[in-house]
Amino acid sequence: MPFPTDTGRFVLTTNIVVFSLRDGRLKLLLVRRRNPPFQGYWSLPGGVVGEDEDIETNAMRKLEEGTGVSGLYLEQLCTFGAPDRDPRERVVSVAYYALVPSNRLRLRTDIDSEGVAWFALDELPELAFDHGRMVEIAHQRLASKLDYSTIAFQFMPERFTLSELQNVYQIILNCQLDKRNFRKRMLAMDQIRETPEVRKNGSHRPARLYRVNNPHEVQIIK
Amino acid sequence: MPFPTDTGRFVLTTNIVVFSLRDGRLKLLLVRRRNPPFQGYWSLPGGVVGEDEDIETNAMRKLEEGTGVSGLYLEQLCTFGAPDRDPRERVVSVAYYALVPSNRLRLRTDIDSEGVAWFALDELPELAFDHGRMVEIAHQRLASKLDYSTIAFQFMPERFTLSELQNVYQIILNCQLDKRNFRKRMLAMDQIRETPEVRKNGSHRPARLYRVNNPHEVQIIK
DNA sequence: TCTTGTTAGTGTACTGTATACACTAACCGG
DNA sequence: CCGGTTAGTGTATACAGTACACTAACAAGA
Repeated sequence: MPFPTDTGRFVLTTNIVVFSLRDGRLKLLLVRRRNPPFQGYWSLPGGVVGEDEDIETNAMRKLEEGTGVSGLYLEQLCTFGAPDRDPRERVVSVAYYALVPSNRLRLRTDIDSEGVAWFALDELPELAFDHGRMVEIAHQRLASKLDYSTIAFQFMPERFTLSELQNVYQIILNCQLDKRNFRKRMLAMDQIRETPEVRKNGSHRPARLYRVNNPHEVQIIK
Repeated sequence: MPFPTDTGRFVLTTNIVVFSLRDGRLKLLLVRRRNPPFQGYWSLPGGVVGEDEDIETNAMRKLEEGTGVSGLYLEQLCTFGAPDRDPRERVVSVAYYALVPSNRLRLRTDIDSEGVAWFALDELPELAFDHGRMVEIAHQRLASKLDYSTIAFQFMPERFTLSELQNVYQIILNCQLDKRNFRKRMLAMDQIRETPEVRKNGSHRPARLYRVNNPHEVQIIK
């Protein structure tokens, strides 16, 4: 029992907007294109979905290949399929976004020799295809999820200080937050717990370390 | 310059979760399948995306064919592409949801002769493919958008009473709301305006009619 | 050891938004 | 003109968000 139509079979790809915090800035993982179209342009990591491969599995695989890290937070964003988005042939791309905790970053420097690099979100080069639009949507989604979910914890290492956490919020939202109100809010969520440890980090008072209750779940709060 | 891979070209379809309010209930437009697989099952309207057709254009076209109405609110939900979701071959479906104002409904009765029907959301039959899951996600999205956007107005005719609007909220959220607080909230949004008209509707006090300021935009509030 | 510099950590008053709640107004029909 | 029915209104309270300034703990250097 074949499918009733014989037209309209398309190449399906994934693209992933990979966020991380480096050097106190929100950065994205980009890949330099080696071939046309858009040869030499930077683009989002991703790849062609295999014949028997689940779409999200493909995205997760490409994410792991790009970052060298597994178990990252990954969420579907939306699907782009304008007929002319790839000049070669019809290609439909399912966009995802992912978050990498800073302590799991592999590349020591922003740019490696293989044409993979981290770019600050506010200093992106012009991207291939419609990837610029994907980035916009991903950033919007990320910023609004800060407000009503525990997604920010996906950027944190196992133990972290409240100042570090506040920094994550400030960088993503691109604004300053009040320290006391921030701490009150975080503790009121009842999603992180004090540990007995502190971190000494220079010639000043050491900071209490906290950990996330459910590090692998992103919960909707409010 | 051909695409570098020659495997993995898939059929692309859209499916639309079409919501409307009929008989004081939240209902969905379903289509009975005439052919295998899932022959005789009810399923979401939708269709195969044509070679040169934009995905959203396809969804809009199928929506108009299904409802007989144009200019409806349509929003992409997410994309389903499990390798085995269609037993015939690999089919990837982009799910959308849409809202139909009650006054623009065409079918006079819930069921017509052509195998198209409106079903109450809480009395759905078992659906074909993964369409049941699409409905769940769509309903969740709709309910949460009530809170932070003006999406509810997409269900309203040009002129409506505040009681009618409150009913829409109550049906979708499946709970009772306080009349005074509801009216206060709606008016505070500054998205609807009083008209000079009232509607007499039985042997009781007539109700003031309101209209939406920007009927064709769904705005994010808060 | 004392002073200085730096980050960590804390509480309270105020403002605005969400909630709970009960009566009057207007119309129709009998 | 009385009864039934839906439309329409205000106030008091609780809660969450915001603004805001000082003390605590450590290290380094004098």
